[in-house]
Amino acid sequence: MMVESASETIRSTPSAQNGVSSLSNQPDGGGGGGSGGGPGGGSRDGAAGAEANGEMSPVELLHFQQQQALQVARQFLLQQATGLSSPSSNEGKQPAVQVPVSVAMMSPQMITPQQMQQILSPPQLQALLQQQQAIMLQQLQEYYKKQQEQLHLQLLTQQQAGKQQPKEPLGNKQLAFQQQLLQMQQLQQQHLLNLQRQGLVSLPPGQGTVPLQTLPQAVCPSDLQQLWKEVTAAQPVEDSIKQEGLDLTTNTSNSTSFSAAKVSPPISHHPLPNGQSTMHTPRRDSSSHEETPGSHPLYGHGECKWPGCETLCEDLGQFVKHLNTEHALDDRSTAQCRVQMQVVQQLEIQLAKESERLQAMMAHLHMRPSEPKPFSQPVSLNLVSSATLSKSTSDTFPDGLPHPPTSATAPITPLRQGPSVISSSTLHNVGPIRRRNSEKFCTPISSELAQNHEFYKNADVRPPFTYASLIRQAILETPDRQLTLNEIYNWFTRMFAYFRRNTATWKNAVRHNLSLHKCFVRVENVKGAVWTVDEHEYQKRRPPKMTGSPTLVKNMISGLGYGALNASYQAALAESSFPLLNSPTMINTSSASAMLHVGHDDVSSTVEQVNSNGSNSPRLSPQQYSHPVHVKEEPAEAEDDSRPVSLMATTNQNVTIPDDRDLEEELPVEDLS
DNA sequence: GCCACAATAAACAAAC
DNA sequence: CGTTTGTTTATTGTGG
Repeated sequence: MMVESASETIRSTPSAQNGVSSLSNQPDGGGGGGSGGGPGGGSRDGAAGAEANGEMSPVELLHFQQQQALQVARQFLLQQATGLSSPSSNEGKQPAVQVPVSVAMMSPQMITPQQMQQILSPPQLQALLQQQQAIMLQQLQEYYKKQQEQLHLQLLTQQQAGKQQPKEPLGNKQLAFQQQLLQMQQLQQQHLLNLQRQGLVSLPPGQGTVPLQTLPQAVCPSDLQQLWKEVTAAQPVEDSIKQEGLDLTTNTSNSTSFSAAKVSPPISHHPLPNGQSTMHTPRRDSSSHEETPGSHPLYGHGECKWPGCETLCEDLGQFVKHLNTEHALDDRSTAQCRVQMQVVQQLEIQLAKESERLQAMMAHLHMRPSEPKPFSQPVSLNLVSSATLSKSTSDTFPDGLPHPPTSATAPITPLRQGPSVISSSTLHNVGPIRRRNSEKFCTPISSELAQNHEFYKNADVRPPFTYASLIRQAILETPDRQLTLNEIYNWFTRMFAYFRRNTATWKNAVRHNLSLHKCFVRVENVKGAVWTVDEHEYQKRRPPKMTGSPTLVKNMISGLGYGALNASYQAALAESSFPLLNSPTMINTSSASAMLHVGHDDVSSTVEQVNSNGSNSPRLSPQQYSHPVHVKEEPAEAEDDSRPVSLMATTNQNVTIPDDRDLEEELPVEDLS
């Protein structure tokens, strides 16, 4: 039988922990906070607070923009949901993005990016993002066209109405307008920055940090305030707008490229490919509504979609009335239009940028060096690789180096220049976030890991698993299903880029988990002790999480029952210090049922097999897991391990470099960089 | 608000 | 003596 340490029996649930020693802990908190804990939490708050430091006007403006952006996203989804999306351009760009429809349709109103990350596997996320971008791009173009048309008409009529007004010298106005436009651009960038920070678009550390650092400085609160004043109140601006209106009418798409050209050079898709049908349907907008039967782009789900409005209207007629009264042709509406235009523009620009960046990221992370189509085949990581990898290295942990993690430079992240950079770019997973990455949302760890092995290995993303499940996985991946603590450490650092930092923290956590959970059994060995998994205990431990609780499943599904597209967008917006994103938009709960299988997958697979090391791991029945483990006698320790010579050779199937590499962070990386 | 759970932090001891 | 390993306790955040 298993040799258990004495503590095993002593383990008692401290159900009655009375807070006697609350005072005694104070020094601890103080010390810890002062020294170590700073970077993570602090930076996170800082990121959030940075946007919020403005006064009312900027905040309102941002708020406003956010609404608008949300509007756009919402419309995308609507059209997607109703199948109105014109696929043509989309097809051309993204042949087959393998995102499950159920996922794409979902839009959890509350889901945070982190949750998204937990719910969706990295490939899904990536594919989703890509799909989203494609859709956004297309829709943006349409939407933008429409907006321009509207604006055009509005301005035309307005000009006629305001003819009696004395014409101002054109030069000044033009100049003012240009300035305003620039300001707006900056503002938009700020806004989009939030998206970036959010993690909606996860940035590769290196490239991504640049805009993060430069952009925020571009817009100061005073600018925002002034801009807001101009936009809202602006009598003086009105004329300039009108002037600009002329410009806009003459060359609609020009204005797009106008700012676009400045902001993002390499956009190839701007020319608005082929006129979509919707673009040319003359929308007589607010002045004359011979709308397309039964629908109006500004009207949806019983409410006015005018930016910042959301007035409820029972039917289209009422809405039209509302539109004519509330959003008539005045300077305010015009200004709003302009803002919206800018929003769309910037989104488009940003989209292009991010798309490009994403491509680069994917190419980099997944080592499809010259393969420019990273998405059609998300992350197909063959299990063979992980199998061989784990087998080859787990026993013999290869580091001659004392502690790979301490050096902590994730190989793929060249950033690492300073903590500030990291915190801003890897915001979603940085620092001591008390994140309960339970297995609730996750597919079985083994399969998830097998699939996203590369992802976690390279991306500095916190794996969505509990420490316990990770430890278990590490142990079970080995042929002998036993690991020393150090080997467990190594597994962590090998498998997850995330665990190459903050070593003290997570190692402590690992030890803590090993000790705490009954499912981890310490087995004395000649040379020390190894840890094994008592699968029975582990399974016993699991039910409260997911297995036995249908409510959990239900909740998860309900949480997922909304378009993920919109969801990520909303979530991103929401967490970029924007409130108000909770509008439960369109919901097709039917899609949730499709998602059910995901949760069910997890549920049904509580007995996850160690499929990753299929090489020589006989699939054991749960009972077998709890069998006495024969302690391996051969030296498993670090110092004298004879590393398998064929370490490289075993991974012939896979393109990926053996994990060995991860550990030798200090060593010169030949092919990288 | 309570409870359960997980993460985090830290103190501490024994072993190496 | 310093580090590693292991145990334990406390605190905190999250979600049911």
